[in-house]
Amino acid sequence: MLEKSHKYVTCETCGARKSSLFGGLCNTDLDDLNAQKTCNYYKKNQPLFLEGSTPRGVFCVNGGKVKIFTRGEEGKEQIIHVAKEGEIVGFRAMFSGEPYKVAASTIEECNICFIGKADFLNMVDTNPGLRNGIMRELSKELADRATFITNMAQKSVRERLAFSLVLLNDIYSGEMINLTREDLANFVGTATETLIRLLKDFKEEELIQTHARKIEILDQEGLLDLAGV
Amino acid sequence: MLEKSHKYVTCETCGARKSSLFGGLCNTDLDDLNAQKTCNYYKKNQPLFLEGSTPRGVFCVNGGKVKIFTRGEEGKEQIIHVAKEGEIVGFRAMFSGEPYKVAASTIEECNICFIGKADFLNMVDTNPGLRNGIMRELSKELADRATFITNMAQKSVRERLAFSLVLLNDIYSGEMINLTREDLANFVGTATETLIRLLKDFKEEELIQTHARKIEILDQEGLLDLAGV
DNA sequence: ATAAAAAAATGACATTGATCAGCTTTGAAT
DNA sequence: ATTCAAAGCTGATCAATGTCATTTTTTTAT
Repeated sequence: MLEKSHKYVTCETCGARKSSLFGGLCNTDLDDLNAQKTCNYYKKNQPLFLEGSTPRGVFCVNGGKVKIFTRGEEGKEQIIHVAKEGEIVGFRAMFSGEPYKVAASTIEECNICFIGKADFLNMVDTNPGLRNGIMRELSKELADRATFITNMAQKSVRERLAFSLVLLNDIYSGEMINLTREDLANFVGTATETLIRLLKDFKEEELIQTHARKIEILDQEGLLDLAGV
Repeated sequence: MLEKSHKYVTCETCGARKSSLFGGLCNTDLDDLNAQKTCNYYKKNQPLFLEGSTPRGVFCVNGGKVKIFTRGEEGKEQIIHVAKEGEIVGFRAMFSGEPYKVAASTIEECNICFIGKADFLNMVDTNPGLRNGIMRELSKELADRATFITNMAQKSVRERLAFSLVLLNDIYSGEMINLTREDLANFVGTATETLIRLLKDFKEEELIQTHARKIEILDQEGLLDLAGV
């Protein structure tokens, strides 16, 4: 569990960093990073940045979960990704030279570090390893989104929910999935009511179990099977 | 119109290149590029690469259109993008170190140049301008795909078709849209029958006009309006 | 601990869009 | 020019899913 207050994190000992894009930094770069960053505590449902705003830097999630989403016509959110500790959020817009096309908001209490745009870009520019990591990451995500689009276009809500639950189970690694029904619906791309009905079905089929809001996966194989993956 | 035979193109004078990622190369780089590339003529419906195969280089579209797609469970294609002259296809997988997650195929006669992976990566490595262009491109596409996902999840087929027609009209700049109904359905993400019915509606509403397969946009404003953009 | 607000759940109903089957037109190959 | 296959089109049907209205449960704030 996350400490309830602002917590200063040192990059050198930061567990989240090791598995992140910053995992391979040398000691001098690490010192720079540590000097440049600021640490912040976020409450639940606080925005990191809004759609249309100007990117000013990147956010390193040290603890907690962050949703990345766009808004459709009537303001309905479509959640594109749920970022967990070790992920860097907002770096895509560093390179496009355009305002954010997506928004990011915490969905639980979070500790998140911030690195200003100039510092970040300078680091990328002078560090081929980091740069390659970023290019690899961008490419992979592009491929993932192609699959995401295909799933949206061709799979039923039922199949998408099954698949989403497996994805989220991985993101929540060990912990139970803890999203509002609305957020989950906005991730799957369906109406909240439909989502709730399907969760009920899944419960009856003993694929999942719910503990109030929290969702426990009972049969990952069964879900994957159902998702048709 | 495209010449019906293999045509050797010189990078220096290639019109498609100027507007491409290779648009800003200096003369020596241009000479290298020219020496490294091969030119090829493709007939309609020839694959450039298949899902799951190993990336060996990048393809510069000099003339003609190329579809980029994935396949869903039952083999149904989902077209992610239609590339036109000046676009470089397949460079995303150069950085991911993974097999292609998408496939590419010509949808009309094409002239396409090929640059091997090592040459391409070397050029990217030694040319910051090119590299930045690529990172910008990757980031932009990532943002575009977030919007694509949101459209898929939240818009009706009718709205998506209207939007797709406007997009394609831009890609076919001036010419009429020339896709099979099946390809168009696979771009919009719907069944071919549904697509045909909607095209009929649009004709009756005088938004478009068809000339056998070809689609002419009569009222772009009306389509955008309908798409709710 | 309690009250108020937010989220979750359920029911009834309307609509979209997929599927299947069959027919027509177009275009490519001989 | 003729034939055959592929593409385009139409009709009928029905399941999946969205919408709206209402009730119950959970969460949050005091």
